[in-house]
Amino acid sequence: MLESAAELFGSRGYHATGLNQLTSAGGAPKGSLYFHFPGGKEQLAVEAVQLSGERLREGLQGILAAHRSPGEAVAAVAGALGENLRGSGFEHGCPLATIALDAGGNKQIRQACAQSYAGWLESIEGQLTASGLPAQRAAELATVVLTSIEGALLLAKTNHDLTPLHTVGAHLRAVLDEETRACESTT
Amino acid sequence: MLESAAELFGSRGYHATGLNQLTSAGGAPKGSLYFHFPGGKEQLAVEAVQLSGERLREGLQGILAAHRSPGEAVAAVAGALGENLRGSGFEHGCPLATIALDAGGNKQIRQACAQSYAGWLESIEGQLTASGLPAQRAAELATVVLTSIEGALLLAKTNHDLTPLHTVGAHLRAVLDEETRACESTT
Amino acid sequence: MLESAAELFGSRGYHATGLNQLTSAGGAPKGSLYFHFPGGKEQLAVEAVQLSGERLREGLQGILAAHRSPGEAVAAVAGALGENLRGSGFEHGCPLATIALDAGGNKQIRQACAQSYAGWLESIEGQLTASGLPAQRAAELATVVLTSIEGALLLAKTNHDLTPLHTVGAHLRAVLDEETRACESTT
Amino acid sequence: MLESAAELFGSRGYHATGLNQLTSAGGAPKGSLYFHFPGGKEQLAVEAVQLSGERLREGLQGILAAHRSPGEAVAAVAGALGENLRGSGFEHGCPLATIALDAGGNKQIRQACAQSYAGWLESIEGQLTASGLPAQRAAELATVVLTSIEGALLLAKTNHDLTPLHTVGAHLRAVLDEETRACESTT
DNA sequence: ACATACGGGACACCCCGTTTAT
DNA sequence: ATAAACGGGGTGTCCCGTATGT
Repeated sequence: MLESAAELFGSRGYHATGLNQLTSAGGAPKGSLYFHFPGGKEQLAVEAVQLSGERLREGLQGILAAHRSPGEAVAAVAGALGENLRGSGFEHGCPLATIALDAGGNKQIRQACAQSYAGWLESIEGQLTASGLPAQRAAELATVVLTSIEGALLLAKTNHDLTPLHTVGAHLRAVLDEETRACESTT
Repeated sequence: MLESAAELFGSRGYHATGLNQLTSAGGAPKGSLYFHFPGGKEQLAVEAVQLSGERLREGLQGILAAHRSPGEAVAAVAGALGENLRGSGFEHGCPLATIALDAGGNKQIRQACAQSYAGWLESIEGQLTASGLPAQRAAELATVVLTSIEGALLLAKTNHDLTPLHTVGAHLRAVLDEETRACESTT
Repeated sequence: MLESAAELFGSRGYHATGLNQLTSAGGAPKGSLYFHFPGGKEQLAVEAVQLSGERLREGLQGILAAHRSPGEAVAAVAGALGENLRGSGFEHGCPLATIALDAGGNKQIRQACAQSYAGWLESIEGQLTASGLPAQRAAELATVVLTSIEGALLLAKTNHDLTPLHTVGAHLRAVLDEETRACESTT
Repeated sequence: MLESAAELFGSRGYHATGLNQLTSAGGAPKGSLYFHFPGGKEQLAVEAVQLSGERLREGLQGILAAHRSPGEAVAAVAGALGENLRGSGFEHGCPLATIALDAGGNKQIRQACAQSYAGWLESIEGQLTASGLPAQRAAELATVVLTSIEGALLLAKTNHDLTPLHTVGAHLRAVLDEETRACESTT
């Protein structure tokens, strides 16, 4: 249930997704929705956001752990997101961005999104500090990494073209590699 | 009419904005909406996107032209967008992003967004080539600039905190300044 | 539309009457209900109450004017209400009572009912003062007349039996006749 | 459970009271409601009506027994009902009237109401015959007493004003006192 | 006796687009 | 060009009753 909700909310947005779609896609009967989610659509969205956030964070950790240098890892992340985007017919971009924007007026949902974003930043930041970068610099670069990938997903989805993701992936790899190399040499 | 439509669509999204809000906010009577916009809500959204795109491009050009180095210019852009965001109670982020995501299933609207994004990229690219960067490198960096600022707007709006914009602005300034300096020295 | 709404609300009550019944009974399309009644069900109920109130007041005035003595007139009113009740299969009692009770938590509706009741009292009071009763006594007796008829309608509807109405009618005739006769003799 | 059901049904009505309210107010879990009341909401309403009917009849008997003359007793009843009404914020009028009207279409419920009303009439009638009135006259006056008090409760609740109850109470006292006095003298 | 979960249907409300007469 | 009215369908919400497992 939450799975399909997360997918529908993530690709179409909060307001464009009706409860009918959610229940019929989730196989759940409409009547018992308000038993499991007394808060209604809002609660469903909050939990879907949390689920998506954790899912993606796990995926992120997996890719980051599988590569030696942060640069390579981040480029791999961009690549994977691109594959996911293309594989879904350019529907599955960032699972949070659409909700964060079109339901940002709702505090509960907005904060759930913010929390998930914070988790992702933490993961990236951890990888960068593990590579020897000082804490503050790692935080800055993590922000740069996340924002540019988010923006690249937005552009790629809008253009139906993965180029922005590749460009950003390559750029981030170069920046991170240079930065970590410089850091290692000063150690 | 289009003005208020552009604002409402931009801040709330396509599906979250009803025709009643649009007509009451625009002052125009509902009866005449379908006289001026026979295509209905969709056409209204397309034209609103085009308007927002041109508006922002003009603003962009103005700021870019007002600064010597691309680095300074881009940082100023980030700053201005941040002020606009905070000044509106964190409602006015990128005027296209929300529509592009939540109405991306509609081809007309999606292409209008893509076109506007392309125009912004062109403006940034022009500034970079004017600073002496080779065409391909300018295109890449323009993509990096646009995507990271878009992502920073998304994060800042979601977090109700301008930090991501400032971090990205500072980073972009450093990257662009270095790149243009290196380029000048090789000339 | 309002006509059938007044009838349905009056016989079934506010909460037991759905908008579907109202629209299908009224022949009005569902979509345009909120054009004519932007306030929704509440506004519909308020206006239905007002309509019922005026209707019944007119009927009341007609019967009162058609009889010489207040006693006869009031008994005729009770009789007419009884005929109306039986003729509708014991559905049409007081058109206000059900709404006043089951929607009394809503201030708008409650006040509309109160206003209609006040109008009826005024009519009865007018007839009594015209028969020579002093103002205060007329007001008291009008209250007694209205309350006992309302209670008789309630009992008659509940019992599916007109006896209470007849009993109350006869009693009121006796009381009023005596009172007006006594009053005339002192003049 | 039945207690709170009787209170909720009595003040809001049958259709305006949901099972959720009933179970949460009654402290009983929803699962066990249909164990104790297999007939569902309808059975609950019937039993609540019976409970309310008996409760009020006992109160009635108590007040009637505590006064010498029927006139005083009835006025005291009106006064007590008025206090109860005001003390509850004009919510607790006649505990049966709302149900009798808005659920009058349901035979079971309607008959339960009719039976309770009959019980009240019997009590009043008993007091009047005990005061020496002939049976038929006692029955008529009991009807007048009950109907006018019911109507007064309706008006008082609707107007948020106890005046109708006081007026009716005073009137009934005068009528009954005169009637019983006349009756005694002929004995 | 209780509790969790199901399940279809109705609720009031509002959507977007169209049609009719100005 | 404006405005009032139409009209079907969809929204999220909650209803009442039932069926499972304890």
